Amino acid sequence: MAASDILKPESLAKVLSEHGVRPTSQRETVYQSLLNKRTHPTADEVFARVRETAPTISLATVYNCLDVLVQNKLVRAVNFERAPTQYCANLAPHAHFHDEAGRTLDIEMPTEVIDQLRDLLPDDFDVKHIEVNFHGRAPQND
Amino acid sequence: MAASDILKPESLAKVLSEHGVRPTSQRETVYQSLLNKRTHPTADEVFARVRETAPTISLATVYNCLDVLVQNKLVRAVNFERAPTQYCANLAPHAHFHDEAGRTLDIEMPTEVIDQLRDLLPDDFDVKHIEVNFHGRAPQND
DNA sequence: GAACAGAATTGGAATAATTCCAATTCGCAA
DNA sequence: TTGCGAATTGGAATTATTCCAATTCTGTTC
Repeated sequence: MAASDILKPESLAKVLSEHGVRPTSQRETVYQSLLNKRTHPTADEVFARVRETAPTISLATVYNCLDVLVQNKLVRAVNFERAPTQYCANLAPHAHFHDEAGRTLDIEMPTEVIDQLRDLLPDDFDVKHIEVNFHGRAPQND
Repeated sequence: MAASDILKPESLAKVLSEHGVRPTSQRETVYQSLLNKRTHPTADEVFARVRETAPTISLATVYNCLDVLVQNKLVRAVNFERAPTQYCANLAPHAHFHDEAGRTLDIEMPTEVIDQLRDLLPDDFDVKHIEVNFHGRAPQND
């Protein structure tokens, strides 16, 4: 599946099951909301989005769903200093650029760069995840 | 000054002034506590440490001092997912490895690796800071 | 060295993000 | 279809951090 695909309901459920996530309507809605609009929303923002289609969903459930999606590697959690966690449905290896205006941008990261970072560590380190965050000022028209 | 130096009181005050930080006893104590013991304490842990020598210091002041030190680049703030901010007096460019047991280790990062990361971005991006975090399992005897 | 002004500190209250909990509801397998 | 474990819900609780108003300190000027 290409990262930018918007899934039909039935394939959405299928993707969830295939990743070991029991497909519930809440999980589908939360996941779909991340796929539809590729910004980097916080849990609160996801909550606001999904309320439109699922008005009875609770914030606790949004947190639960996001956790499950992250744990099953369908979604990435991104953390910047003193900011609430943001969520990202882009699964291709990438870094994040964090704008002073608050924007978050995906930055492609080729495999060889990732490998080089991995090589900074001794072999007996077992690396689960590498996180690269840039902070600064991005040009306006981007 | 080498990163591992433990400063005499008078040079400590001098380092602070030179960095534009008005040297107060609280700031000195907080900074010294980070220099003395090179773990990656949270604000609470720093609070606990400095209370031993400065029993009347308040948690708010510890936060203030840490902020001032970070803003004046004498200390780095490190953030991991869903964990309180940790503080680090190692100013050499380095990444962090975050153990599943909760340990945080400094990982040296050569300039050329940093440059390569910088090159992932278009030239018109103004990069203030690059953060590299590893997550995983580190060998026990380290 | 006293007086002043601005900066820093303090303790407690307030906020923001996230987690916890107990009760209900749901989804799947027998 | 019934039952069981998993998921959801709403609200309360927790945690980390910030805010605020009152006090104290620091450095400067006379």
